[in-house]
Amino acid sequence: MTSRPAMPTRPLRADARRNYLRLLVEARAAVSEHGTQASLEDIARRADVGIGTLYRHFPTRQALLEAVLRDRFDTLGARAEELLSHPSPGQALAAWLRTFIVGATTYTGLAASLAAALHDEQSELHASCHGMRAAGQALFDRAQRSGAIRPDADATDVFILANAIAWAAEQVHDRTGLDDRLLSLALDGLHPQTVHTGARQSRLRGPDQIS
Amino acid sequence: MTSRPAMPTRPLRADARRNYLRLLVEARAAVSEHGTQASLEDIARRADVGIGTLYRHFPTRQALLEAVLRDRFDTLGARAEELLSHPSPGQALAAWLRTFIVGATTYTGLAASLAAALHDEQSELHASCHGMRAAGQALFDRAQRSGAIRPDADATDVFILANAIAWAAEQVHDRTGLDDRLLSLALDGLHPQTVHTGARQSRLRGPDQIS
DNA sequence: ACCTGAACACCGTTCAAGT
DNA sequence: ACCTGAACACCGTTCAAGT
Repeated sequence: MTSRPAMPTRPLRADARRNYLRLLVEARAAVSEHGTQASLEDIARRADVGIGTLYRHFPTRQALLEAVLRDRFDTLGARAEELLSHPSPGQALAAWLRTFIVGATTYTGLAASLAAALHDEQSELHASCHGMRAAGQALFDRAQRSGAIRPDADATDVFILANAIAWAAEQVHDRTGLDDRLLSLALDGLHPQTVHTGARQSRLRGPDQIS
Repeated sequence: MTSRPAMPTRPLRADARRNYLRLLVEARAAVSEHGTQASLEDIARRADVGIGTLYRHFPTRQALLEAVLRDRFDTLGARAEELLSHPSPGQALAAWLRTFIVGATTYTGLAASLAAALHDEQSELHASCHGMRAAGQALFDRAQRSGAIRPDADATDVFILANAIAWAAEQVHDRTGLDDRLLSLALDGLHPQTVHTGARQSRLRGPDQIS
């Protein structure tokens, strides 16, 4: 997982390159201040650049977000690879999920943008977070093989649930430690216990026939 | 939990009353078609009413949503009260949470609107779903007293997690049964097991000291 | 090749005029 | 008392003109 530089693929004219970097700097500031729905016009204005220039470099909001988040995804992917050598596969996965959730909570709307990207395969964000997801999946698989995670659990489900937890934590402002508590619930649900599968079936199927 | 009629508190002039009901009908249609972000202008147009009339009756989008969702909240509250007499407290809670999640998935954006309402105490939605939440809390408390839910779990956390699961299921279109699987994870996490608390502590605390 | 910003489109919200 | 819809504000997006 080599960290890609936050630069476009092709060489640029000097002024274009300068504008690109300015836009990226201001986009980071605006997104961290106003979330992923930050005003594009505002970003262009703060970068001392016409709005058309912003669109030239970043045709969609997703493209701009991708550039802003690229480092973060790479870091998370690298972290997952590091954790592959951690002695406890279960602890390693839990630690990574926690890091993921904390990261997804830093920007307002990030969890929603991630969910949208996961769903839209054409999105730049989708491609960009693929490496991170693959690394997380490897971590999950190892934990599952080691017996720390129950065999019927699915990595993508867990990824989605972690993102949902980040979303929930973002919405409710005053409940400190909410993400930790919710992640605990999710992790405990992932722990293999014969009683779980049994309980789950009876709890879900049984009561539907009541009313 | 008596079902309140979908009508304003004070008597209205005949034309006002007719407009109110028309708006409500079209709001239901628009919300079920386009989600909670449905265009207000479109709703007014379809109700053959000026946009100002919509604002007169429903000063905010939340107020309109509240009127649309009132029945649903009341039904969910009543269902929770029914389930209080179900022989298995744990199964009863699981069934109710499942019903809640299915309901929260029917409209695009409903989970997000609920989360926003939960956070904003001034919102009309906040007041409106209070009865439902109270009934759910009673169901939760009974399950916890019976030992089906571990003692350190919090009802509001579970409510928030269920809503987050509904949100996640709404985002990802093609994963059928996602909400069921995620709810299973959450429910299994709620099951009391000494190994859980221990595992949770070590999983969350341990790996943070790695890097 | 790239930049600029006026112009267009769209939507939410308010309020003066009308019945 | 209530309704109407023009007017205002705001923002995203495009594109003809300019360098």
